[in-house]
Amino acid sequence: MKQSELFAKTVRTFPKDEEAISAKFLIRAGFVDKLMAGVYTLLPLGLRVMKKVEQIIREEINAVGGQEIFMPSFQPKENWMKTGRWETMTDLYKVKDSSDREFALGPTHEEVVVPLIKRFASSYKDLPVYVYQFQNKFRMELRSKGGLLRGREFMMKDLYSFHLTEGDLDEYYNRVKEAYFKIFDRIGIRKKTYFTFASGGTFSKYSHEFQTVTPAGEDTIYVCSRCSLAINKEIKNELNKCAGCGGDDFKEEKAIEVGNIFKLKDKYTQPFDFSVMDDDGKKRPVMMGCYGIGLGRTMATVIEVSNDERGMIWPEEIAPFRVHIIELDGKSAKKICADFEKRGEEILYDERGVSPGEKFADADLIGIPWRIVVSKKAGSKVEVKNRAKAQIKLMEPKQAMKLILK
RNA sequence: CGGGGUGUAGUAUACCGGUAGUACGCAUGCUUUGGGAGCAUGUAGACCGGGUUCAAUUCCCGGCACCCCGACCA
Repeated sequence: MKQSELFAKTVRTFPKDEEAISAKFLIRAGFVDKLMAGVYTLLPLGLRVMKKVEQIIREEINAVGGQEIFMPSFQPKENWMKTGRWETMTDLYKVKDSSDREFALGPTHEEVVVPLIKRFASSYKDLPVYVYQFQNKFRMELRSKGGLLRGREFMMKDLYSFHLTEGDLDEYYNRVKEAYFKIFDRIGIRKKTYFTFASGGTFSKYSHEFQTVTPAGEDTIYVCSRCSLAINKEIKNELNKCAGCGGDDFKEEKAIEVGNIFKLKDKYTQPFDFSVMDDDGKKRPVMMGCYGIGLGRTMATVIEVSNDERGMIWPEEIAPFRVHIIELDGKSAKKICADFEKRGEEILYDERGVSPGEKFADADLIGIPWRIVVSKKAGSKVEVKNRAKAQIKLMEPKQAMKLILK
């Protein structure tokens, strides 16, 4: 991709209406555009990152048997009346049509997925079922903040599982937990992400959150020094000991909740009278779990934990491009770009007629992991630099390709 | 939802009760090219409604938007 043709440009100044470093860089670098508080357009660079995050999640959820579907955002009021959440969920967006009929804009999809699965599952033979989707959620946050960290419309992966027994739910729950760690590992935040015991809110007594430690976090967690699990504030007040190992020595940290998993059991299957016939001819209530990851929030979290004063530093798996090729002093880098593309690598090619300083500054801001500079000064060689490291290495183009493509 | 703050060009900002200035951007031309180049010319602005006043971008009231603290939060 030629950088001169890339839609959206970098800007020099930080936006005045953003506080979070992730939002500042995303806007300056032209990854996102703010439409209103908590609502953002994804521009080409931002969308590329989002799609890569999405694909990693898709692969790992598929690996635990998830089947991808796509449910509507626009939902009937009756379903929300059945679960009682039409009245109790304060951040539910309610919309009216011209004849005053009311609808919900989905903040989550239990009210859609439970009747859906019920239609197709009537016997124990039809369970378990695991379905998931990537979907924009709507939540009436009275105070959106932190850019993509807390939006009113945001992309989420939500997985729902349905089981005959609680034991089966427990087992699957653990498989999803492991899948989540693989996801956060590939996205590059595993080391700073803690499995955290939390209260279940309106869902269940307890739930588990995946909390990534960063000063930008809104949540406070307590990391157990003995077992490296964590508990959140409510659990600390309640138990004052580690819910994993019983230890009582904690380190307090600020963290962002990038994912969460719940054992809903029959909380939402029961209102829809969703039960199945077991092999003994008796009806059993269906056990349910739900599992979420906020994609925009995860993307912003990566920046919060990986940046410097010049800009973002993307991990290779989710960088908008892995390679940024910059040509200087009128020496064309077309050949090396073509060589990379032949090998299936997408590159961002900076062939703009602007000063070297501007190119370097933009490259640092955008944060693509590998930078190759083609110039007269380097002669037949090229300069290779990794965004996260300081040193620049001079090498033959072939060596550079070997190093980067691995 | 409670409390506070701010609304001036595409962006960041300045001044002002009497027709708005700077920087960056953008456009054009020339010169430049290893860490956001230089010169010249040009482009573009007071959130909305009401009030006070001879006169309001400026003061007052209301609305709206955005930001911050708290509450809330799958």
